[in-house]
Amino acid sequence: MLEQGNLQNFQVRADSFECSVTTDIAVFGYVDGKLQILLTKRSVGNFTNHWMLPGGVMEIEETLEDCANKVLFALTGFKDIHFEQVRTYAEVNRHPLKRVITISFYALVKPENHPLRLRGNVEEIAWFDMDGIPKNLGFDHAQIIQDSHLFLKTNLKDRLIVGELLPKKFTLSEVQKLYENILGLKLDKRNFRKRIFQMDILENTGEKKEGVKGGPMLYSYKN
Amino acid sequence: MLEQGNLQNFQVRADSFECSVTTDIAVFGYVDGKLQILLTKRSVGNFTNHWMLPGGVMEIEETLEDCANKVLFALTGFKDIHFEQVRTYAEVNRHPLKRVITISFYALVKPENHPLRLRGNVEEIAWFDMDGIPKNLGFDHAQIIQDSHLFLKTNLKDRLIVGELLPKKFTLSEVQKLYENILGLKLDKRNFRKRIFQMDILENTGEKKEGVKGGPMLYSYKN
DNA sequence: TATTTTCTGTGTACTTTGTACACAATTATA
DNA sequence: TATAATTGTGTACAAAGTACACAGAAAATA
Repeated sequence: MLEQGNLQNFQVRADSFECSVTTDIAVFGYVDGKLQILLTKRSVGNFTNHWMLPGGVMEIEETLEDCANKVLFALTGFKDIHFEQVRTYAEVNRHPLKRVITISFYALVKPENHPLRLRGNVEEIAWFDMDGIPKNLGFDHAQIIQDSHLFLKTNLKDRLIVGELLPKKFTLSEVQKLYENILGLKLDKRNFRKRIFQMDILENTGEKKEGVKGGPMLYSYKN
Repeated sequence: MLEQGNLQNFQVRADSFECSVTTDIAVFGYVDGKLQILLTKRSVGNFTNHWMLPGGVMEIEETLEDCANKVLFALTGFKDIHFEQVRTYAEVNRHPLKRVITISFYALVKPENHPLRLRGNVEEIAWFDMDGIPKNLGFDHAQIIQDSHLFLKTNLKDRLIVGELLPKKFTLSEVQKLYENILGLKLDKRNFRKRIFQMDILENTGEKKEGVKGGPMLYSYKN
């Protein structure tokens, strides 16, 4: 049985316990029929000699998404990527320096749109096939990758996840190609359109895309 | 383009920004064929005159699950409940006092096993039907409840989630009734069994449950 | 500017999955 | 021992998903 004094601890107070918050991002790419993940080696901080996910601390005025964007841009140069939250890791000793809790995100990108360059304190950066991930990842990143991968596969089954991979207006073939890239399989045009129209999330802009044979209609997301 | 100086900010340092961490728990029960949720009114802290989810701050030596257990026990007396993490809320101004991020969990309980009593600084505590939730909930708890409910329903579709609601050995009818209660609809016996056997997660113990007409077989989870 | 090439846009038969439905066998209870 | 309640099982039908081909439009080429 807890005392009233202890119960006060459950209220947020000016002096209540605090800890650092970080976001880690599992960026997946699809190349040559293989799902890949983006890892970095860093020149400063903990686990400098280990591959790990891009990640970093949230500042006081940032949302989680702001933080994920900032971190990913700083470490990789990737911009305007769509993230989805996966889960939160808060084991007591998961960070050697202090108590840190980490919210993980995943993102999907086309690697060919994002040439890798070394930036800031990144020592190495590379795509790894999912079945060829290095052994000694920093922190608990092996676990985070595994959870993110499972989450991605589960979500792709019944949701339309296109991230920021398409322009505002796009053709149905562009969406289909994106799907094919992510899923790693060829889809039937007529069935794909049937499915996507049933979802009722796209609207025909009435415009045609120029410079493409056949003169395909341009679509956008419904608001 | 970010400078090296800024990049240092992405590393966890002794002085890096910190904020308070709390857990909120959406405890679902089912009674009289209705899914319900447990809410409290508290006598101290913010939003004292509003119904809200049980929740409270994480301490430095606690995991998220420890915290959820502690909070739920202190506010309701519930013990040894199975939780699952739902998502993390970190909008900048979601708490009036300071920056707070909240990890939400959900749990399923049998209300008849947990009589409600007022404890600690809880002023009122009650079960609410999901279609009769009060309007002015504290903080962003209306959103958290909505997300948790969706999560619960989604998970139930393709996973067997029974929390601590069933004994180690149980009959198929007991599982079915539980499902019917959570989903709020009546299921067909033969179709339900077809589905659950396809999942291949239960095994027949070979024993029959006594005291029940028809002599139903007892099943357990496969290990 | 005529011809060829490439891409778009559309419907139908078939297969798989999901849903509706009834009765004999088992055990408790009267 | 008879009655009442509950278990355990299969099949016909409906819905959703999959396989498949060709005429028309615009660009590219001759």
